Amino acid sequence: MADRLDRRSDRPAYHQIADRLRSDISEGVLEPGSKIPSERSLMDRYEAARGTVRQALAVLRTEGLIEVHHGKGAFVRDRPPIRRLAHDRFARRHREAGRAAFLAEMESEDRKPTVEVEYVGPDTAPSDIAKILGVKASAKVLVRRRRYLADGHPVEIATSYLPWSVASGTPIAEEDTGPGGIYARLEDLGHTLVSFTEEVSARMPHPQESRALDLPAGVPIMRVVRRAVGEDGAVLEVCDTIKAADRYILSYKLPAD
Amino acid sequence: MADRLDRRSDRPAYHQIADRLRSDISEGVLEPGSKIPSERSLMDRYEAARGTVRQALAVLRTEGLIEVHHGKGAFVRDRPPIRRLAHDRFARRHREAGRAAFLAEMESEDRKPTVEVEYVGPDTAPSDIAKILGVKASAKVLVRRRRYLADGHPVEIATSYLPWSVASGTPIAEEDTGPGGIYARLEDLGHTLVSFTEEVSARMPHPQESRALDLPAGVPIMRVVRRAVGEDGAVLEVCDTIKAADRYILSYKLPAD
DNA sequence: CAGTGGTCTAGACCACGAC
DNA sequence: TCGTGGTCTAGACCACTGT
Repeated sequence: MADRLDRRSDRPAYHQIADRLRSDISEGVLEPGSKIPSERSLMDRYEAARGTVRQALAVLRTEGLIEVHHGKGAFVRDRPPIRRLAHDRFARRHREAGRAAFLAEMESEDRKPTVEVEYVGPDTAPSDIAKILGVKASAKVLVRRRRYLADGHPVEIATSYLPWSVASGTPIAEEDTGPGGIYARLEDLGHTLVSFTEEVSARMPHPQESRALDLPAGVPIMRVVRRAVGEDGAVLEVCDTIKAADRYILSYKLPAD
Repeated sequence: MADRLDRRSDRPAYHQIADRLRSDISEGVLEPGSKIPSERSLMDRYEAARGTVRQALAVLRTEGLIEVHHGKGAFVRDRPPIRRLAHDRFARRHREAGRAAFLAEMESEDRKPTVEVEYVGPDTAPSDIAKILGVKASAKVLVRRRRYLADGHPVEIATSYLPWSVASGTPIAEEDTGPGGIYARLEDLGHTLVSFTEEVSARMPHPQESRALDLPAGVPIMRVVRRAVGEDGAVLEVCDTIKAADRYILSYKLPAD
């Protein structure tokens, strides 16, 4: 092997190695799922120390291009098929058909949905959420924490917050809220849902989120904070969701006037 | 300094160091903008080799918690004030007031907007975009590439694609499209805009995007692909935008029925 | 077992920024 | 100049995966 680097270049050796591997990936020389040469063989090929080779691989990891498995090797990441959320996923007709948004989505994608309910009960809301709900930061609210999985793999964690006065003693405070989910129950209780607002942001996951979603390095998360608004403008629920960004495309429709 | 690590722990030394710094940051012991101890002093404090300390700092960098400047040191990242995009930012009334969406946003945020037009002219569209536009992948389309800056700092790069038949010979093919932007011009030309659809995803930036947006390590991008839909359902424009994720919260309103 | 990546060390020289 | 981070080397031992 004599794939020499330009050692006089301003571009560091590790970047040059990363560049070559990256272009091999983007040009399909290294196909998705295929194994990247081992660190030792890259050391030989580029006449570099192991630290330098590992630095190059670290670049590709944080870019989300490769996935490394201890004892096996490094592999070109195989982007999974992406799912789309229709902008009408909270339309009343879906609730009337008895399908909560997530289950309806998964069904249309032919995937096996799992919902793990982690906690349902009283708690306080983070201050920013409390503000949106229109309650004091110290106020008791109903909290519903859950984790959603597709085909057994976690894709989203979600926490809902509802005013205690709204949810207490209702099916919403039960583990299983029944067909159509909590939005269907809110309407059963006489709260007409007028609209939803979603705020979308993205960032790198916190370590805890990374664990809960089983995220490989280099995959950011999308945070969606949704508020469900009733007839008088009151916020009936705030739902704070963290989604694995490599699993989701969010779709929205905006009016022109 | 005798802040010893637990060397017998399963948790690697570099993770333990990262953990301590991270909790110092989240608990406010290290405030936003403040300097983190130098690598050499961390070596002394934790009795570790420099490589180990640098590994710890690399973790915090990819998490987006710190920003490192050569010759100066590492600093706790100071999250800039975030901007909100109202869900009605493409409403006709804004165009009629002569304000393109970005300029209106910046004005309401009291920031100085800059638009760099990088290319306006004929080109072909990427195959996925061509499909949305309803043209052949080899078809000539009008491409408008530009970069948006807030207070002199880049926040977004955007590329618009319009069918050549729609844009050719119109003000849309000029560098400066005039008040209200290309959507105002489309309506001038008799194309009524009925709605917009946006698809939002997030990922780590490509190296080229990282340069164009001057992104520090550990900041993902949000990709928004917008289509402008006319009266007959035809897609009049597709706009592919890459936003620095630490600068944006996107706000959307969804109907309940 | 051999081969893989994970972690750590001790040292070297370079490039940048502030004084 | 001096202190900072950036890069690189050569080697060591450990932990995981497969045969």
